[in-house]
Amino acid sequence: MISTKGRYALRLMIDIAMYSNGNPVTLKDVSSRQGISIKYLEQVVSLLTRGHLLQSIRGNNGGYILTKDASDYNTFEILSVAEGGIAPVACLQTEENICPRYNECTTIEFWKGYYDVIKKYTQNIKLSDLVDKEKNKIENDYSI
Amino acid sequence: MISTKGRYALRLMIDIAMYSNGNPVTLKDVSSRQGISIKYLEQVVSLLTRGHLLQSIRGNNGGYILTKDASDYNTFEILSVAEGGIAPVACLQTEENICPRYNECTTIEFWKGYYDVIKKYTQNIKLSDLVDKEKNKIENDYSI
DNA sequence: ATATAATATAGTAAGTCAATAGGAAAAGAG
DNA sequence: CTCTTTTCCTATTGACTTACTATATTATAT
Repeated sequence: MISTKGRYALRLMIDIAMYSNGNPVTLKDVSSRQGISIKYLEQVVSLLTRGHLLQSIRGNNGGYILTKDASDYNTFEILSVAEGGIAPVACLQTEENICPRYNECTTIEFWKGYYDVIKKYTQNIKLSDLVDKEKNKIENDYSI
Repeated sequence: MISTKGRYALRLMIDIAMYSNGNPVTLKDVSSRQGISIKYLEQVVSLLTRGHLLQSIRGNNGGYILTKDASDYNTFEILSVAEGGIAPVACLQTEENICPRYNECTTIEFWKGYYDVIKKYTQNIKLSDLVDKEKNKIENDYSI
């Protein structure tokens, strides 16, 4: 189950990608558009800046900007940074498997496959794909 | 992230499928083979009996038996029953989507696709597949 | 009767989740 | 230099979950 950290991180990244145009986007603006408190957004965004997915600009006229093109972010990295990993079981979260039952474990292959399909799906979807979807949605809403 | 409920449920089902031969398997035996306390197994197994994935037989010579052939269980139903659902976001857990933001939500399609790949993967893997893997493992261990 | 084994319910310590709160530090505007 | 804006950092909170353990009850074969 993905927590609000991951879900809000995705919406935050989409929002910044949409409204930035190279200029920093403030949490105040994101907050009013997304209906998420600034205080909680601060915590989510700090995960993303520490993970180098966003760059922060302090002080007046500050805010956050993307560190690369929206098409160069995939949803796997965003969710992994925000959630601290999205592996289905703890033993797959770290690089080497430290489970004491590893050698006798019969389900590890199953869990690896489980993680693989999630990884493949999320790595294939780019931030730009979600932004495009959002833009289409807004266009369609206006056309009614 | 899948909790011990789901992970233990899988191992419990594999264990019963392997050591049953039509006879009830006791939690005492599962406990000693799997290294999980009887008391905790009781709670896991009660989810599975209530979900009709296992049938219980009380009293002396009692225990638990499968309600159908091992090849008729898929890992999606086992995990769903044990975890109370494995959807990545709460709004996809119930049949109809009750989220107040549903109409404006731009990420719902992403999450549906996410759930779909998990569903497809787990529905495709049968309990019998995991049992076969376990049997092969034991054979190979003896051959050394 | 007795031993065995499932069932039900309760308790518990530790941890996580989803926030809120308060204030410090940076930087531009006037 | 001061004010405002905005990020940054840490602490706190209440509700809930997790992973167990404990106690007592019910059912059944021998």
